[in-house]
Amino acid sequence: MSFDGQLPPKTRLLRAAAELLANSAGGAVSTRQITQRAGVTAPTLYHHFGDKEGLFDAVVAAGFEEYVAGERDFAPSGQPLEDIRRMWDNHVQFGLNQPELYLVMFGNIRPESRPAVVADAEGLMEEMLNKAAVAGQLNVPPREAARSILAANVGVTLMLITEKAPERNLELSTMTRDAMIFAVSSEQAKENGPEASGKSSVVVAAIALNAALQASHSDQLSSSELKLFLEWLHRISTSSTS
Amino acid sequence: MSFDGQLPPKTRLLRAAAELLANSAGGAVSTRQITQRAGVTAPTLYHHFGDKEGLFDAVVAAGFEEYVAGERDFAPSGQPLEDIRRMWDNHVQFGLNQPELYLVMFGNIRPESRPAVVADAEGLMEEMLNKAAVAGQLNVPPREAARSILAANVGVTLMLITEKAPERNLELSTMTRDAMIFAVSSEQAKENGPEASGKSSVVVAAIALNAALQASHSDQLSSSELKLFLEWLHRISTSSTS
DNA sequence: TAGCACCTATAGCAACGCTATATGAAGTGC
DNA sequence: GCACTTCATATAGCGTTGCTATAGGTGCTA
Repeated sequence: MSFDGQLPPKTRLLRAAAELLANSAGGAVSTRQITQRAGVTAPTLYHHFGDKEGLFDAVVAAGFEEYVAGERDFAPSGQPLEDIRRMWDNHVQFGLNQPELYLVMFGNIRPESRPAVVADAEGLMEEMLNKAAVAGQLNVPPREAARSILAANVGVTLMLITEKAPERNLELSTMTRDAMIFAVSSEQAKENGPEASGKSSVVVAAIALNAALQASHSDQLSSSELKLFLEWLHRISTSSTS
Repeated sequence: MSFDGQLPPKTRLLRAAAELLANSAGGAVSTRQITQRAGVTAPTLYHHFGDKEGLFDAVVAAGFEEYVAGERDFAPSGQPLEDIRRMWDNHVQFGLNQPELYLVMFGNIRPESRPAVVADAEGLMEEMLNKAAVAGQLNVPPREAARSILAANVGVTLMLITEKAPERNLELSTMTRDAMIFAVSSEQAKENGPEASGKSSVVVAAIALNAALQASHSDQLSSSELKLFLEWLHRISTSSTS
Protein backbone atom coordinates (compact mmCIF):
# COMPACT_ATOMS: atom_id res chain seq x y z
CA MET A 1 0.00 0.00 0.00
CA SER A 2 2.08 2.84 1.29
CA PHE A 3 5.61 1.55 1.53
CA ASP A 4 6.35 0.36 -1.98
CA GLY A 5 9.28 2.71 -1.99
CA GLN A 6 12.94 1.88 -1.90
CA LEU A 7 13.33 1.56 1.84
CA PRO A 8 14.64 -1.78 3.05
CA PRO A 9 12.00 -4.26 4.13
CA LYS A 10 13.15 -4.17 7.73
CA THR A 11 12.45 -0.46 7.96
CA ARG A 12 9.18 -0.82 6.14
CA LEU A 13 8.09 -3.48 8.60
CA LEU A 14 8.97 -1.27 11.52
CA ARG A 15 7.08 1.68 10.11
CA ALA A 16 4.07 -0.38 9.13
CA ALA A 17 3.90 -1.94 12.58
CA ALA A 18 4.26 1.43 14.30
CA GLU A 19 1.56 3.05 12.18
CA LEU A 20 -0.87 0.19 12.51
CA LEU A 21 -0.24 0.10 16.23
CA ALA A 22 -0.89 3.82 16.48
CA ASN A 23 -4.13 3.64 14.48
CA SER A 24 -5.58 0.37 15.70
CA ALA A 25 -8.43 1.46 17.93
CA GLY A 26 -7.77 -0.97 20.73
CA GLY A 27 -7.97 -3.99 18.49
CA ALA A 28 -5.07 -6.35 18.01
CA VAL A 29 -2.69 -5.90 15.09
CA SER A 30 -1.99 -9.02 13.07
CA THR A 31 1.21 -10.00 11.34
CA ARG A 32 -0.70 -10.28 8.09
CA GLN A 33 -1.81 -6.67 8.33
CA ILE A 34 1.74 -5.58 9.01
CA THR A 35 3.37 -7.59 6.26
CA GLN A 36 0.76 -6.56 3.72
CA ARG A 37 1.17 -2.91 4.57
CA ALA A 38 4.94 -3.25 4.42
CA GLY A 39 4.67 -4.99 1.04
CA VAL A 40 6.49 -8.11 2.16
CA THR A 41 5.51 -11.64 3.03
CA ALA A 42 5.47 -13.44 6.33
CA PRO A 43 8.92 -15.06 6.38
CA THR A 44 10.58 -11.68 5.95
CA LEU A 45 9.14 -10.57 9.25
CA TYR A 46 10.38 -13.67 11.04
CA HIS A 47 13.75 -13.48 9.39
CA HIS A 48 14.39 -10.00 10.74
CA PHE A 49 12.62 -10.03 14.08
CA GLY A 50 12.25 -13.65 15.11
CA ASP A 51 8.59 -13.39 15.99
CA LYS A 52 5.79 -10.91 16.41
CA GLU A 53 6.91 -9.91 19.87
CA GLY A 54 10.38 -9.25 18.52
CA LEU A 55 8.96 -6.80 16.02
CA PHE A 56 6.91 -5.10 18.71
CA ASP A 57 9.96 -4.92 20.93
CA ALA A 58 11.80 -3.13 18.16
CA VAL A 59 8.92 -0.71 17.72
CA VAL A 60 8.85 -0.16 21.44
CA ALA A 61 12.59 0.48 21.47
CA ALA A 62 12.09 3.24 18.93
CA GLY A 63 9.15 4.58 20.90
CA PHE A 64 11.20 4.45 24.03
CA GLU A 65 13.88 6.58 22.43
CA GLU A 66 11.23 9.18 21.83
CA TYR A 67 10.07 8.81 25.39
CA VAL A 68 13.55 9.16 26.78
CA ALA A 69 14.24 12.13 24.55
CA GLY A 70 11.22 13.83 26.07
CA GLU A 71 12.50 13.01 29.52
CA ARG A 72 16.00 14.27 28.92
CA ASP A 73 15.10 17.47 27.12
CA PHE A 74 13.69 18.97 30.26
CA ALA A 75 16.28 17.49 32.52
CA PRO A 76 18.60 19.92 34.19
CA SER A 77 16.64 22.60 35.97
CA GLY A 78 18.83 22.53 39.03
CA GLN A 79 15.93 21.37 41.13
CA PRO A 80 15.81 17.59 40.89
CA LEU A 81 12.37 17.27 42.41
CA GLU A 82 11.00 19.74 39.89
CA ASP A 83 12.58 17.61 37.18
CA ILE A 84 10.82 14.58 38.60
CA ARG A 85 7.55 16.44 38.21
CA ARG A 86 8.31 17.06 34.57
CA MET A 87 9.31 13.45 34.07
CA TRP A 88 5.97 12.45 35.51
CA ASP A 89 4.04 14.83 33.27
CA ASN A 90 6.03 13.76 30.24
CA HIS A 91 5.28 10.14 31.05
CA VAL A 92 1.56 10.79 31.25
CA GLN A 93 1.56 12.88 28.09
CA PHE A 94 3.43 10.20 26.18
CA GLY A 95 0.86 7.66 27.27
CA LEU A 96 -2.05 9.83 26.23
CA ASN A 97 -0.49 10.82 22.91
CA GLN A 98 0.32 7.27 21.90
CA PRO A 99 -1.95 5.05 23.94
CA GLU A 100 -1.47 1.94 21.81
CA LEU A 101 2.29 2.18 21.93
CA TYR A 102 2.14 2.94 25.62
CA LEU A 103 0.00 -0.12 26.26
CA VAL A 104 2.47 -2.30 24.42
CA MET A 105 5.23 -0.82 26.56
CA PHE A 106 3.62 -0.63 29.99
CA GLY A 107 0.25 -2.35 29.76
CA ASN A 108 1.23 -5.72 28.40
CA ILE A 109 1.54 -7.22 31.84
CA ARG A 110 2.19 -10.87 32.46
CA PRO A 111 2.98 -12.38 35.83
CA GLU A 112 6.64 -12.66 36.73
CA SER A 113 7.84 -11.27 33.44
CA ARG A 114 8.98 -7.71 33.55
CA PRO A 115 9.40 -5.87 30.25
CA ALA A 116 12.84 -4.37 29.79
CA VAL A 117 11.33 -0.98 29.08
CA VAL A 118 9.93 -0.78 32.59
CA ALA A 119 13.35 -1.38 34.06
CA ASP A 120 14.75 1.32 31.79
CA ALA A 121 12.14 3.84 32.82
CA GLU A 122 12.78 2.93 36.41
CA GLY A 123 16.49 3.49 35.94
CA LEU A 124 15.85 6.84 34.33
CA MET A 125 13.81 8.00 37.27
CA GLU A 126 16.20 6.58 39.80
CA GLU A 127 19.00 8.48 38.10
CA MET A 128 17.16 11.71 38.58
CA LEU A 129 16.19 10.87 42.12
CA ASN A 130 19.81 10.23 42.87
CA LYS A 131 20.49 13.91 42.33
CA ALA A 132 17.74 14.73 44.75
CA ALA A 133 19.21 12.29 47.22
CA VAL A 134 22.65 13.83 46.95
CA ALA A 135 21.09 17.20 47.67
CA GLY A 136 19.57 15.76 50.82
CA GLN A 137 16.05 16.11 49.50
CA LEU A 138 15.09 12.47 49.76
CA ASN A 139 13.42 10.64 52.54
CA VAL A 140 13.84 7.13 51.18
CA PRO A 141 16.46 5.42 49.04
CA PRO A 142 16.30 6.52 45.40
CA ARG A 143 15.57 3.04 44.11
CA GLU A 144 12.54 2.57 46.31
CA ALA A 145 11.38 6.09 45.57
CA ALA A 146 11.71 5.49 41.84
CA ARG A 147 9.75 2.25 41.98
CA SER A 148 7.01 3.82 44.01
CA ILE A 149 6.68 6.93 41.89
CA LEU A 150 6.81 4.99 38.65
CA ALA A 151 4.17 2.54 39.84
CA ALA A 152 1.82 5.39 40.64
CA ASN A 153 2.74 7.11 37.39
CA VAL A 154 1.85 4.04 35.34
CA GLY A 155 -1.34 3.48 37.31
CA VAL A 156 -2.51 7.03 36.71
CA THR A 157 -1.62 6.92 33.02
CA LEU A 158 -3.44 3.64 32.49
CA MET A 159 -6.48 4.99 34.24
CA LEU A 160 -6.45 8.15 32.14
CA ILE A 161 -6.10 6.12 28.95
CA THR A 162 -9.23 4.14 29.76
CA GLU A 163 -11.20 7.36 29.98
CA LYS A 164 -12.65 8.96 26.92
CA ALA A 165 -10.52 11.86 25.83
CA PRO A 166 -12.97 14.70 26.48
CA GLU A 167 -13.58 13.56 30.05
CA ARG A 168 -9.98 13.26 31.02
CA ASN A 169 -9.22 15.14 34.17
CA LEU A 170 -5.51 15.75 34.44
CA GLU A 171 -5.85 16.91 38.00
CA LEU A 172 -5.83 13.23 38.88
CA SER A 173 -2.30 13.19 37.55
CA THR A 174 -0.99 16.33 39.21
CA MET A 175 -2.54 15.44 42.54
CA THR A 176 -1.13 11.93 42.58
CA ARG A 177 2.18 13.23 41.31
CA ASP A 178 2.60 15.78 44.05
CA ALA A 179 1.47 13.31 46.66
CA MET A 180 4.17 10.85 45.65
CA ILE A 181 6.93 13.42 45.37
CA PHE A 182 6.00 14.97 48.64
CA ALA A 183 6.02 11.58 50.29
CA VAL A 184 9.57 10.76 49.28
CA SER A 185 10.94 14.23 49.85
CA SER A 186 12.62 15.24 53.05
CA GLU A 187 11.10 18.68 53.09
CA GLN A 188 7.87 17.59 54.59
CA ALA A 189 6.94 18.99 57.95
CA LYS A 190 6.34 15.94 60.05
CA GLU A 191 4.13 17.20 62.81
CA ASN A 192 2.34 13.94 63.28
CA GLY A 193 5.03 12.05 65.10
CA PRO A 194 7.29 13.77 67.62
CA GLU A 195 10.10 11.25 67.27
CA ALA A 196 9.71 10.99 63.54
CA SER A 197 11.76 14.06 62.71
CA GLY A 198 14.69 12.95 64.82
CA LYS A 199 14.92 9.65 63.02
CA SER A 200 14.44 11.20 59.63
CA SER A 201 17.53 13.37 59.84
CA VAL A 202 19.67 10.27 60.25
CA VAL A 203 17.92 8.55 57.42
CA VAL A 204 18.04 11.53 55.09
CA ALA A 205 21.69 12.09 55.74
CA ALA A 206 22.50 8.42 55.27
CA ILE A 207 20.59 8.32 52.00
CA ALA A 208 22.27 11.47 50.77
CA LEU A 209 25.70 10.19 51.67
CA ASN A 210 25.01 6.82 50.11
CA ALA A 211 23.91 8.42 46.88
CA ALA A 212 26.78 10.83 46.84
CA LEU A 213 29.31 8.10 47.41
CA GLN A 214 27.95 6.00 44.60
CA ALA A 215 27.76 8.95 42.25
CA SER A 216 31.31 10.17 42.74
CA HIS A 217 33.26 6.98 43.16
CA SER A 218 35.19 8.30 46.05
CA ASP A 219 38.83 7.51 46.56
CA GLN A 220 38.92 8.41 50.20
CA LEU A 221 38.13 4.86 51.14
CA SER A 222 39.62 1.66 49.92
CA SER A 223 37.31 -0.58 47.96
CA SER A 224 36.91 -3.06 50.77
CA GLU A 225 36.26 -0.28 53.22
CA LEU A 226 33.78 1.26 50.84
CA LYS A 227 31.94 -2.00 50.48
CA LEU A 228 31.44 -2.39 54.21
CA PHE A 229 30.63 1.28 54.52
CA LEU A 230 27.89 1.04 51.92
CA GLU A 231 26.51 -2.02 53.61
CA TRP A 232 26.16 -0.12 56.86
CA LEU A 233 24.62 2.84 55.14
CA HIS A 234 22.11 0.54 53.58
CA ARG A 235 21.27 -0.91 56.95
CA ILE A 236 20.65 2.54 58.31
CA SER A 237 18.80 3.96 55.37
CA THR A 238 16.44 1.00 55.10
CA SER A 239 15.77 0.68 58.80
CA SER A 240 12.19 1.52 59.64
CA THR A 241 12.45 3.04 63.08
CA SER A 242 15.23 3.74 65.52
CA MET B 1 -11.94 -34.41 32.76
CA SER B 2 -13.04 -33.10 36.11
CA PHE B 3 -16.57 -31.82 35.66
CA ASP B 4 -18.40 -34.83 34.32
CA GLY B 5 -20.73 -34.50 37.27
CA GLN B 6 -24.31 -33.41 37.29
CA LEU B 7 -23.72 -29.69 37.45
CA PRO B 8 -25.31 -27.67 34.67
CA PRO B 9 -23.03 -26.86 31.75
CA LYS B 10 -23.13 -23.16 32.50
CA THR B 11 -21.67 -23.70 35.95
CA ARG B 12 -19.14 -26.17 34.65
CA LEU B 13 -17.98 -23.64 32.08
CA LEU B 14 -17.59 -20.97 34.74
CA ARG B 15 -15.58 -23.25 37.00
CA ALA B 16 -13.43 -24.56 34.19
CA ALA B 17 -12.65 -21.05 33.02
CA ALA B 18 -11.87 -19.86 36.52
CA GLU B 19 -9.55 -22.79 37.23
CA LEU B 20 -7.75 -22.57 33.93
CA LEU B 21 -7.39 -18.84 34.39
CA ALA B 22 -5.95 -19.33 37.84
CA ASN B 23 -3.44 -21.96 36.72
CA SER B 24 -2.40 -20.62 33.35
CA ALA B 25 1.09 -19.30 33.95
CA GLY B 26 0.72 -16.10 32.03
CA GLY B 27 -0.28 -17.83 28.84
CA ALA B 28 -3.59 -17.28 27.16
CA VAL B 29 -6.53 -19.57 27.88
CA SER B 30 -8.35 -20.88 24.80
CA THR B 31 -12.02 -21.60 24.45
CA ARG B 32 -11.19 -25.14 23.42
CA GLN B 33 -9.32 -25.73 26.66
CA ILE B 34 -12.27 -24.41 28.61
CA THR B 35 -14.96 -26.34 26.79
CA GLN B 36 -12.97 -29.57 26.89
CA ARG B 37 -12.39 -29.23 30.61
CA ALA B 38 -16.06 -28.43 31.15
CA GLY B 39 -17.06 -31.43 29.04
CA VAL B 40 -19.10 -29.44 26.55
CA THR B 41 -18.63 -28.27 23.01
CA ALA B 42 -18.08 -24.83 21.61
CA PRO B 43 -21.65 -23.70 20.86
CA THR B 44 -22.66 -24.25 24.48
CA LEU B 45 -20.21 -21.62 25.56
CA TYR B 46 -21.52 -19.11 23.03
CA HIS B 47 -25.11 -19.90 23.83
CA HIS B 48 -24.67 -19.03 27.48
CA PHE B 49 -22.10 -16.26 27.40
CA GLY B 50 -22.19 -14.76 23.93
CA ASP B 51 -18.45 -14.83 23.44
CA LYS B 52 -15.21 -15.48 25.22
CA GLU B 53 -15.16 -12.08 26.83
CA GLY B 54 -18.66 -12.65 28.12
CA LEU B 55 -17.49 -15.77 29.89
CA PHE B 56 -14.52 -13.96 31.36
CA ASP B 57 -16.78 -11.15 32.48
CA ALA B 58 -18.89 -13.68 34.32
CA VAL B 59 -15.80 -15.17 35.93
CA VAL B 60 -14.67 -11.70 36.86
CA ALA B 61 -18.05 -10.94 38.37
CA ALA B 62 -17.65 -13.94 40.63
CA GLY B 63 -14.09 -12.95 41.43
CA PHE B 64 -15.24 -9.46 42.15
CA GLU B 65 -17.72 -10.75 44.69
CA GLU B 66 -14.83 -12.36 46.45
CA TYR B 67 -12.88 -9.13 46.21
CA VAL B 68 -15.72 -7.06 47.55
CA ALA B 69 -16.30 -9.54 50.35
CA GLY B 70 -12.70 -9.06 51.39
CA GLU B 71 -13.15 -5.32 51.31
CA ARG B 72 -16.32 -5.30 53.35
CA ASP B 73 -15.26 -7.79 55.99
CA PHE B 74 -12.75 -5.41 57.43
CA ALA B 75 -14.85 -2.35 56.91
CA PRO B 76 -16.10 -0.68 60.04
CA SER B 77 -13.21 0.11 62.33
CA GLY B 78 -14.46 3.57 63.18
CA GLN B 79 -11.40 5.10 61.54
CA PRO B 80 -12.19 5.51 57.84
CA LEU B 81 -8.63 6.23 56.81
CA GLU B 82 -7.50 3.09 58.56
CA ASP B 83 -10.16 1.21 56.63
CA ILE B 84 -8.81 2.69 53.42
CA ARG B 85 -5.43 1.24 54.32
CA ARG B 86 -6.97 -2.17 54.70
CA MET B 87 -8.83 -1.80 51.45
CA TRP B 88 -5.54 -1.02 49.77
CA ASP B 89 -3.79 -3.99 51.32
CA ASN B 90 -6.69 -6.25 50.48
CA HIS B 91 -6.57 -5.04 46.89
CA VAL B 92 -2.86 -5.80 46.60
CA GLN B 93 -3.25 -9.17 48.28
CA PHE B 94 -6.08 -10.10 45.97
CA GLY B 95 -3.95 -9.23 42.98
CA LEU B 96 -0.99 -11.25 44.22
CA ASN B 97 -3.11 -14.24 45.21
CA GLN B 98 -4.93 -14.42 41.89
CA PRO B 99 -2.74 -12.60 39.40
CA GLU B 100 -4.42 -14.02 36.31
CA LEU B 101 -7.88 -13.10 37.50
CA TYR B 102 -6.61 -9.71 38.59
CA LEU B 103 -5.10 -9.07 35.18
CA VAL B 104 -8.38 -9.91 33.51
CA MET B 105 -10.10 -7.48 35.85
CA PHE B 106 -7.65 -4.59 36.01
CA GLY B 107 -4.91 -5.28 33.48
CA ASN B 108 -6.94 -5.81 30.34
CA ILE B 109 -6.70 -2.17 29.36
CA ARG B 110 -7.96 -0.80 26.09
CA PRO B 111 -8.19 2.87 25.20
CA GLU B 112 -11.46 4.59 25.97
CA SER B 113 -13.11 1.45 27.26
CA ARG B 114 -13.37 1.22 30.98
CA PRO B 115 -14.18 -2.17 32.48
CA ALA B 116 -17.20 -2.09 34.76
CA VAL B 117 -15.23 -3.67 37.53
CA VAL B 118 -12.94 -0.66 37.77
CA ALA B 119 -15.89 1.64 38.24
CA ASP B 120 -17.23 -0.68 40.93
CA ALA B 121 -13.95 -0.75 42.79
CA GLU B 122 -13.80 3.01 42.52
CA GLY B 123 -17.29 3.31 43.94
CA LEU B 124 -16.38 1.05 46.81
CA MET B 125 -13.43 3.18 47.74
CA GLU B 126 -15.33 6.41 47.28
CA GLU B 127 -17.98 5.11 49.63
CA MET B 128 -15.42 4.59 52.32
CA LEU B 129 -13.76 7.92 51.67
CA ASN B 130 -17.11 9.56 52.10
CA LYS B 131 -17.08 8.57 55.73
CA ALA B 132 -13.68 10.14 56.09
CA ALA B 133 -14.96 13.28 54.41
CA VAL B 134 -17.90 13.46 56.79
CA ALA B 135 -15.50 13.18 59.69
CA GLY B 136 -13.58 16.13 58.30
CA GLN B 137 -10.54 14.03 57.55
CA LEU B 138 -10.39 14.68 53.84
CA ASN B 139 -8.49 17.28 51.93
CA VAL B 140 -10.04 16.70 48.52
CA PRO B 141 -13.42 15.52 47.27
CA PRO B 142 -13.97 11.79 47.89
CA ARG B 143 -14.38 11.02 44.22
CA GLU B 144 -11.06 12.51 43.23
CA ALA B 145 -9.39 10.93 46.22
CA ALA B 146 -10.80 7.53 45.30
CA ARG B 147 -9.64 7.79 41.70
CA SER B 148 -6.20 8.87 42.73
CA ILE B 149 -5.76 6.20 45.38
CA LEU B 150 -7.15 3.46 43.17
CA ALA B 151 -4.90 4.44 40.28
CA ALA B 152 -1.85 4.19 42.51
CA ASN B 153 -3.19 1.00 44.04
CA VAL B 154 -3.56 -0.64 40.64
CA GLY B 155 -0.18 0.62 39.50
CA VAL B 156 1.56 -0.82 42.53
CA THR B 157 -0.26 -4.14 42.27
CA LEU B 158 0.59 -4.50 38.59
CA MET B 159 4.21 -3.72 39.31
CA LEU B 160 4.33 -6.27 42.11
CA ILE B 161 2.73 -8.90 39.90
CA THR B 162 5.43 -8.49 37.28
CA GLU B 163 8.06 -9.23 39.89
CA LYS B 164 9.00 -12.77 40.70
CA ALA B 165 7.34 -13.84 43.91
CA PRO B 166 10.46 -14.26 46.07
CA GLU B 167 11.69 -10.77 45.22
CA ARG B 168 8.48 -8.99 45.97
CA ASN B 169 9.00 -6.10 48.31
CA LEU B 170 5.71 -5.14 49.88
CA GLU B 171 7.23 -2.00 51.30
CA LEU B 172 6.62 -0.52 47.87
CA SER B 173 2.95 -1.00 48.58
CA THR B 174 2.84 0.35 52.12
CA MET B 175 4.95 3.32 51.24
CA THR B 176 2.86 4.29 48.24
CA ARG B 177 -0.30 3.60 50.20
CA ASP B 178 0.61 5.88 53.06
CA ALA B 179 1.79 8.55 50.67
CA MET B 180 -1.56 8.61 48.91
CA ILE B 181 -3.62 8.51 52.07
CA PHE B 182 -1.54 11.19 53.66
CA ALA B 183 -1.92 13.35 50.59
CA VAL B 184 -5.70 13.31 50.64
CA SER B 185 -6.02 13.60 54.38
CA SER B 186 -6.48 16.90 56.11
CA GLU B 187 -4.08 16.05 58.89
CA GLN B 188 -1.03 17.11 57.01
CA ALA B 189 0.90 20.16 58.08
CA LYS B 190 1.18 22.37 55.10
CA GLU B 191 3.81 24.72 56.43
CA ASN B 192 7.15 23.95 54.93
CA GLY B 193 9.57 26.61 53.90
CA PRO B 194 10.46 27.00 50.22
CA GLU B 195 14.18 26.64 50.81
CA ALA B 196 15.90 24.98 53.76
CA SER B 197 17.60 22.71 51.28
CA GLY B 198 21.28 22.24 51.89
CA LYS B 199 24.12 21.98 49.45
CA SER B 200 24.90 18.89 47.53
CA SER B 201 28.12 17.16 48.24
CA VAL B 202 29.59 14.18 49.94
CA VAL B 203 31.04 16.41 52.60
CA VAL B 204 27.83 18.12 53.61
CA ALA B 205 25.96 14.86 53.67
CA ALA B 206 28.66 13.20 55.73
CA ILE B 207 28.65 16.01 58.23
CA ALA B 208 24.89 15.86 58.51
CA LEU B 209 24.94 12.12 59.00
CA ASN B 210 27.74 12.34 61.47
CA ALA B 211 25.89 14.84 63.59
CA ALA B 212 22.65 12.99 63.34
CA LEU B 213 24.23 9.71 64.34
CA GLN B 214 25.87 11.21 67.39
CA ALA B 215 22.71 12.97 68.43
CA SER B 216 20.45 9.95 68.33
CA HIS B 217 22.39 7.01 69.72
CA SER B 218 21.55 4.63 66.93
CA ASP B 219 21.44 0.94 67.69
CA GLN B 220 21.63 -0.28 64.15
CA LEU B 221 25.38 -0.58 64.45
CA SER B 222 27.41 -2.16 67.16
CA SER B 223 29.64 0.17 69.13
CA SER B 224 32.79 -1.04 67.43
CA GLU B 225 31.16 -0.70 64.06
CA LEU B 226 30.00 2.77 64.99
CA LYS B 227 33.51 3.78 65.98
CA LEU B 228 34.96 2.78 62.64
CA PHE B 229 32.01 4.27 60.86
CA LEU B 230 32.51 7.63 62.52
CA GLU B 231 36.19 7.52 61.72
CA TRP B 232 35.41 7.07 58.05
CA LEU B 233 32.85 9.79 58.15
CA HIS B 234 35.48 12.05 59.61
CA ARG B 235 37.90 11.17 56.86
CA ILE B 236 35.29 11.95 54.27
CA SER B 237 34.01 15.12 55.84
CA THR B 238 37.45 16.59 56.30
CA SER B 239 38.55 15.90 52.76
CA SER B 240 38.17 18.59 50.17
CA THR B 241 36.93 16.64 47.18
CA SER B 242 33.33 17.01 46.07
C1' DT C 1 -49.84 -36.52 20.88
C1' DA C 2 -48.52 -32.09 18.95
C1' DG C 3 -46.20 -28.13 19.31
C1' DC C 4 -42.80 -25.29 21.26
C1' DA C 5 -38.96 -23.35 23.63
C1' DC C 6 -34.67 -24.42 25.29
C1' DC C 7 -30.26 -26.47 25.11
C1' DT C 8 -26.42 -29.03 23.01
C1' DA C 9 -23.57 -31.43 19.22
C1' DT C 10 -21.58 -31.99 14.39
C1' DA C 11 -18.89 -29.85 11.34
C1' DG C 12 -16.54 -26.24 9.52
C1' DC C 13 -15.13 -21.16 8.33
C1' DA C 14 -11.92 -17.34 8.32
C1' DA C 15 -8.12 -15.50 10.59
C1' DC C 16 -4.28 -16.11 13.49
C1' DG C 17 1.11 -16.86 14.46
C1' DC C 18 4.49 -19.27 12.48
C1' DT C 19 7.57 -22.37 9.40
C1' DA C 20 9.58 -26.04 5.95
C1' DT C 21 11.18 -25.41 1.71
C1' DA C 22 12.63 -23.20 -2.40
C1' DT C 23 14.33 -19.27 -5.23
C1' DG C 24 16.73 -15.23 -6.30
C1' DA C 25 20.57 -11.87 -5.52
C1' DA C 26 25.10 -10.57 -3.88
C1' DG C 27 29.46 -11.30 -2.70
C1' DT C 28 34.09 -14.51 -2.58
C1' DG C 29 37.86 -17.57 -4.00
C1' DC C 30 40.05 -19.86 -7.70
C1' DG D 1 34.20 -16.99 -15.82
C1' DC D 2 32.53 -20.26 -12.61
C1' DA D 3 31.36 -22.84 -8.54
C1' DC D 4 30.30 -21.79 -3.67
C1' DT D 5 28.49 -19.72 0.27
C1' DT D 6 25.43 -16.36 2.44
C1' DC D 7 21.79 -13.49 2.93
C1' DA D 8 16.97 -12.12 1.89
C1' DT D 9 12.53 -12.92 0.09
C1' DA D 10 8.56 -15.78 -1.76
C1' DT D 11 5.31 -20.03 -2.14
C1' DA D 12 2.54 -22.78 0.26
C1' DG D 13 0.78 -24.72 4.20
C1' DC D 14 0.56 -26.40 9.27
C1' DG D 15 -1.81 -26.24 13.64
C1' DT D 16 -4.63 -23.38 16.54
C1' DT D 17 -7.61 -19.66 17.48
C1' DG D 18 -12.52 -17.49 18.24
C1' DC D 19 -16.73 -18.24 16.50
C1' DT D 20 -21.12 -20.04 13.92
C1' DA D 21 -24.72 -22.23 10.47
C1' DT D 22 -27.33 -25.99 10.95
C1' DA D 23 -29.58 -29.70 12.96
C1' DG D 24 -31.05 -32.74 16.59
C1' DG D 25 -32.43 -33.98 21.20
C1' DT D 26 -35.00 -32.92 25.58
C1' DG D 27 -38.74 -31.61 28.54
C1' DC D 28 -42.75 -28.80 29.24
C1' DT D 29 -47.58 -27.21 28.19
C1' DA D 30 -51.88 -28.05 25.73
